[in-house]
Amino acid sequence: MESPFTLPGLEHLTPSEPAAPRSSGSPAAPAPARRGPTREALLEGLNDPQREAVVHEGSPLLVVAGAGSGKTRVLTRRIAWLVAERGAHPGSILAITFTNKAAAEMKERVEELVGKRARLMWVSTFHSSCVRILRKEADKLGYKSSFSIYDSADSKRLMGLVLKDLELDPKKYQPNAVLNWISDRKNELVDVDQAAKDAKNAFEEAYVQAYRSYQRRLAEANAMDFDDLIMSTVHLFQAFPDVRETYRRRFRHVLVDEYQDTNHAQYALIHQLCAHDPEESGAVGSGGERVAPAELMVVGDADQSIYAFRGANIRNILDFEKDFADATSILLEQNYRSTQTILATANQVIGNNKGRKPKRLWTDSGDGEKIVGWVADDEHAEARFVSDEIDRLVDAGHRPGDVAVFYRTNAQSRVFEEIFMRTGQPYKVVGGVRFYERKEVRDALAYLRVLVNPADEISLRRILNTPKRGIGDRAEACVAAYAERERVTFFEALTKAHLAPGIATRSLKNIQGFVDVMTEVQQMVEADERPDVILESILDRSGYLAELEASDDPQDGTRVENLAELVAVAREFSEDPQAGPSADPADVEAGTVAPGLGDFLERVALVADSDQIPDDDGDAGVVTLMTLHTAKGLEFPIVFLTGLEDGVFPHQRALGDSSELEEERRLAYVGITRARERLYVSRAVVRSAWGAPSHNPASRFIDEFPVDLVDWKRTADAAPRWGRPDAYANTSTRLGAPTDAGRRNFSSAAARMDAVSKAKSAREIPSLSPGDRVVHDSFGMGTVVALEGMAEKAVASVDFGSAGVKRLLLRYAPLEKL
DNA sequence: TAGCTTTGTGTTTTT
DNA sequence: CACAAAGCTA
Repeated sequence: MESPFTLPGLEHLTPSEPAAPRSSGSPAAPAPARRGPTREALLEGLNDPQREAVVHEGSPLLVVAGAGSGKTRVLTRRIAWLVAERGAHPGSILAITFTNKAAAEMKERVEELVGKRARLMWVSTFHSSCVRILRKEADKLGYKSSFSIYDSADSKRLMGLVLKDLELDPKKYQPNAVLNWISDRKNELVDVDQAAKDAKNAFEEAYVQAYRSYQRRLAEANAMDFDDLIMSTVHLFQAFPDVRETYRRRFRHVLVDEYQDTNHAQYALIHQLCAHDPEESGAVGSGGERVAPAELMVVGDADQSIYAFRGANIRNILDFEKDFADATSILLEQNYRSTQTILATANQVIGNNKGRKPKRLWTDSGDGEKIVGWVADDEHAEARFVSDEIDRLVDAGHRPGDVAVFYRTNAQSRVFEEIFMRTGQPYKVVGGVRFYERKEVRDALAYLRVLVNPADEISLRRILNTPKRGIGDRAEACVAAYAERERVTFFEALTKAHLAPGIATRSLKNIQGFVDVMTEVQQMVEADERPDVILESILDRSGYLAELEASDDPQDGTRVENLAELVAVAREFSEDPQAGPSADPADVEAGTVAPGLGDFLERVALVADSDQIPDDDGDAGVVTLMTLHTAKGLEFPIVFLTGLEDGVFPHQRALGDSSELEEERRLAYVGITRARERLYVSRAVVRSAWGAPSHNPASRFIDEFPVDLVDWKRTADAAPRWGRPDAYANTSTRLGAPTDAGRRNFSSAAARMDAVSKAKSAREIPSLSPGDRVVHDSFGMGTVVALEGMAEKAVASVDFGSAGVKRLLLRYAPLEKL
C-alpha cells in the first residue's frame, strides 16, 4: 500500500534519505544504527492507547484526546512512524492543524525524529493547504494564481462598496451582519445560486443580492476571502474530479488535529480526500483505476470545541464513526499535565454539559495544591491581587514566565497591563491589537498587494490617496464610474484616466504620477526582486515614508518604526529559503519556486499571529496575558482565571442560550486544564465597562467547582461596607442620585458625570516638559515627547511604550507627573 | 480637496 | 471611552 507510485510533483525526489543526526538534547532515544529512529524509540514512553493510535493501520481512526493527554506526541510519533516504519513518502503526508504555530511545532518535532526529509510533508492549517492547492489550480476557477487573500477588514470595505451600489439602507444592512451571514453560507458550502433558492423573504433576498455582488467583485479583484479558500477548494474538487483524484492519489495519509473545531466545509474537504468514492462502489470500472482512499486519523476533544460561533460543528467529531466506514476510536484519558485537583475541577465543571460522551481525565501525579479563589471589589483590585500573588510566587522561586493570566475578552487585558506597567513586571499580551492590523502596516501591504495583483480594487483604493497626493473622492468616483462603464479593472481605468469624463486636470496629473510609480515598481516584481527590497522601494517612491517622516505628529514616529519592523520581517523572509507557506515544499526543494513577494503576502495574510508565539525558554521573566480562546493548546505551571462573573464569563450574549452557555463552559474547561500546578480563580464585584460600573454576580461556573477543592482567600463578605470611604460607595451614591432621571442611559450618564466631576475637582493642569515621566490611569507609565497649546488647551504627546504614543488634553487626561 | 467636527459604533472568541 | 467613518466648512 505504501509503494511509491508516482506522486504528482514528487517524481524527482528520492523516496528515502538518511535522517539528520538528532541534537544531543533531544528527549528521544539515542541514535539508532539504521536510518531513522527505531521502533522502540518511536513508541518509547507512550501508554497503551497512545501506542495503539501510533501504529494503527487500515481504517479511519478517531483519537479522542482529553486535555493534556499527549495528543501532539501521538500525532508526531505517528507521522514519524508512517515514514520510518511504514515507508510512507513524506510528500504523501498531509497534516492539518488549527494554528500556524501548532503546524510549525509539529513540523519541528517530526523533523527531530525523521530528519529533514520531513520538510516535504504538508503540515499546515486548512487555509494554508487550500491556498497551496488553489494557487496551482487557480486558472480552473477563473482566477489568477496571484490572487489576493482578503481579511475581514478588506471584506468589510468591499461589502461597504457593494451595499452602497445596491442602495440598501445602511441601517438595516450593516456590512458585518451581511458578511457574517455570507460566512455562514460559505461554511455550509452554500453558493450564491443555492442561497437564492433558499431565500425565504425579501430580507434574505437582499442578502443574496449582496452575496452575489460581493462574490462578483471579489472575482473581478482576483481575490478570495478566508471562507472562499475552503469553499473554493471543495468546489474545485467537485467540479474537476481529475484534480481531486490527483490529490487523493498524492495524499496517502491525512491527519487532522483539533477535529472538533472543523466546520462543514472543512469536513467536506477531508471527506473528499479520505472517504471511499461514492461513485466507485456504484458503477465499477467507469472511472478506470481508482485509488484507495487515504488513511485518515483525526484527533480532537468535543469538550474543547469553542469555535461554534465561527461555524465549527461538534457534530463532525461526534458522528465520525458514522461518516467514515469502519472507523475505529481510541480514547486518551490519562493526563500528563495537571494535578488531580485541577482535573477533578475540570471534570466536574464540564460534567454539567448535556449529551456529551463520558470522559474523565485522571493522573497518577498526585493532588497538588488547592485552587485559590479571590473575590475582589473591582477589576483594579482583581488585577492587584494577581500582581501581588505573582510577586509572592516569584519570591517563592517561581519564574514569571511560568505564569499566565486568562480572561474572556481582549478588553480585559487593560487593567492587568496597567498594574504590571506600574510594578515594572514585564508582561506580554498575546493576541489583541495585532501588528498586521495597524494602519501603516496595512497600507504598506496594500501597496504590495496591488503590485502583485493590480486587479485588487480594495487595496488599490486604499492607497490611491495615501499619502495625500491630491486624488480626492471626486476623482476616484469618476474613475470608478469609467471602470464600470468600460468593464475594465479599476487600475486599468486609472491608466486611462484621461478618457474618463469629469476629472480635473490637476487630479489627472496626480493620478498619472501614481500610476507611473506603481508600474515602475511592478517591474521589480516581475524581475523577482526580493520582497524586502520591493517594500523599501515602494515605501520610498510612493512618498509614504516621506509623509510620515515630515509629520510632526509623534504617533507617526512609531509608525515609521513599525514599517521598519515590517521591512525587517520581509528581509528575514527573503533570506529564508524554507519560507513560503504557499509553495509546495516539493517544488521549493526542486528549485522551481523561489519565495517571492506573493509568498510573503501570503505568509502575512495567513500567519498573522507570528508575533504571538510564546517561546518556552526565551521569556522566563515575562508573564503571559491572553484570552481563553488563545490559550487553547497551551499550558502553564500557574494559571490565573479571571473575571469569573456572569455577564463576563460566561459572556453576556451566552446567558440566555443553553447551547452557547455550554460553549462557554467548554471554554472554562479549556482554561482550567491549561494549568499544570496551580490554578487561581478570581472575580470582581464591580466592573466598569465603557466607563460605566456594573455589578456582576458570581459566574455560575464557580458554583460548579468542587467546594472542597477551592480555598477562598477572600469572599464577597469582605466587600467594603464600612471602613474607608472608597470608590464604590461614591459610585453608588452618584448612581442613586435622581438628578439625571430623565436621561436615557442611566448608568452611562452617571459615568459621564463621574468623569466630569473628577476632571473638575481633582485635576490641576500639571506643568510638564518633554522627557518627564508620567502615569496615566489606563495607559500606565509613559514619557512626554512633545507639548503643544497653552493653559486650558495644552496637549501632551506621551509615549506609553506598548500602548503607543497618545495625544492627551491635559485638562482632562488622568495624567500624573512622577 | 483637506482638515476639522460630529456622529456612531463597539467588546466575544480567529483563520 | 476610544476609534472610525461620515459630514461640514474653508
